[in-house]
Amino acid sequence: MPRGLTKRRPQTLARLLDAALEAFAATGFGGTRIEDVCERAGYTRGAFYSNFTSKEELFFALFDRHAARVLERFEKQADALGAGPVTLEGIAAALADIDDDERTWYLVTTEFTLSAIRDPDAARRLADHDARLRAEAARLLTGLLTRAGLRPRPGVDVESLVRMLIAIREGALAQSYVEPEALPPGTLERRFLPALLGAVTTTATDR
Amino acid sequence: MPRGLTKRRPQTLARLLDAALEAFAATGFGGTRIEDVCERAGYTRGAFYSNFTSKEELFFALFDRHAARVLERFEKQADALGAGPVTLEGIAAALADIDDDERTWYLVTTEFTLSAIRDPDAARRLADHDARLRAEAARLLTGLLTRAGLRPRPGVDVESLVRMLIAIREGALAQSYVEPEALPPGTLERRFLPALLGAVTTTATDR
DNA sequence: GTTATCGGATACATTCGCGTATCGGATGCG
DNA sequence: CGCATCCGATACGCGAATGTATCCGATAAC
Repeated sequence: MPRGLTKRRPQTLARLLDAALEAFAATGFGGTRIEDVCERAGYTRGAFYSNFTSKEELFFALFDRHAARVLERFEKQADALGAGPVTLEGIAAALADIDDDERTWYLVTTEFTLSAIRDPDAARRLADHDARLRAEAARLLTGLLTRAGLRPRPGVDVESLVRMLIAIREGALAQSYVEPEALPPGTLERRFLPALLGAVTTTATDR
Repeated sequence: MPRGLTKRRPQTLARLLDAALEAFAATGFGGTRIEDVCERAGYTRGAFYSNFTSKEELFFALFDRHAARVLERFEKQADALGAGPVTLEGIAAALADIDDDERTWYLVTTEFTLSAIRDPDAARRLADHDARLRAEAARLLTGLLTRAGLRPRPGVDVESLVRMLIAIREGALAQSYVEPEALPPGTLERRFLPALLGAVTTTATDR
């Protein structure tokens, strides 16, 4: 057993990642220097290079931590919907409920998506995370639908539907963040998701 | 009237923009050096600096040209749909028909969108272009719907619907380009747009 | 208490990319 | 036919950000 290898200051790494999240969101990957990150975290570049080897590695680590957080956050929200009656409008409202710091995350994950389209390594990471997220979302959605007395129409698989909902969310967020006053986040979801969900489901009793 | 100011070699500018499009798509804005663009175009950096003052200006110019092209391309496609009977599946198929070089454009415009979220100047440009595009799309869509014997349900304005369709397209493209084999471009549109469009329209004769 | 090890700070060298300044050549004009 | 003008090429200087190499202090093992 190695001696000093008990993890000693994991908080440094966390603070660097927090700082990186803010910095990347503010000025993008290419626009932020390593020193910017260190300044925000209250460290020097020496601290950075003893935790990471390059900016790319930082980016990957940031995405990994972020992905994990998104998942657990999502599971919590899923539990929060655990009680009470469910309607299509209720589901749409839940999907339209967009947290304020979603913007920060959007900026980083979108940039990561771009890098994933170019780099197979990043693509694998992103695809893995997305798959897990979709699985969780599918589980939650089917549960909500059944509690609403509904089930997917024949020919509609929930996985694809979840993909669709994610696409809508991402695309709508893009527009909302470019024109926040013209299209507050969640507007499109509230307006169209009840109709969409209603169109792809039937009452569970139907055959 | 100025003497030598008749535009002499506009092709240089065009070639630089073409090269910039490829370069930005390949390695992103931050990842491409001005020299990369010049190499692709077959010029030296001197040529660049006699046409642009900075990489940002190049980026803006590229977006402007691209936006103009998108608009005219879109109008052509609109005309191409000018004849024959129209169904919801037909509209969905048209929306699901995604050109191969859409990928290149997606990469550049998405990065421009990110910069627009951060920079009000870029946001204005993007918002202007998007507004014109939406207006054109709304015109086309209402035309198609009426020819299909349909009209928007009361409470559904076409502008918002167009926003929704754009959101779907962008979000779906993101997923498709990250996992091209798992989700070929257009899949989600083909699967869900008929249902969505059907849910937000009624037959024109209804009241 | 001594020692080894690791995390973080400091200082340095280097590379890389940008912008400018100057030069040559071709084209339009008188 | 000579001249002016503009575009693109070449050469240069500069600043910035990176990565490394070294040093210091603190903590844990013995």
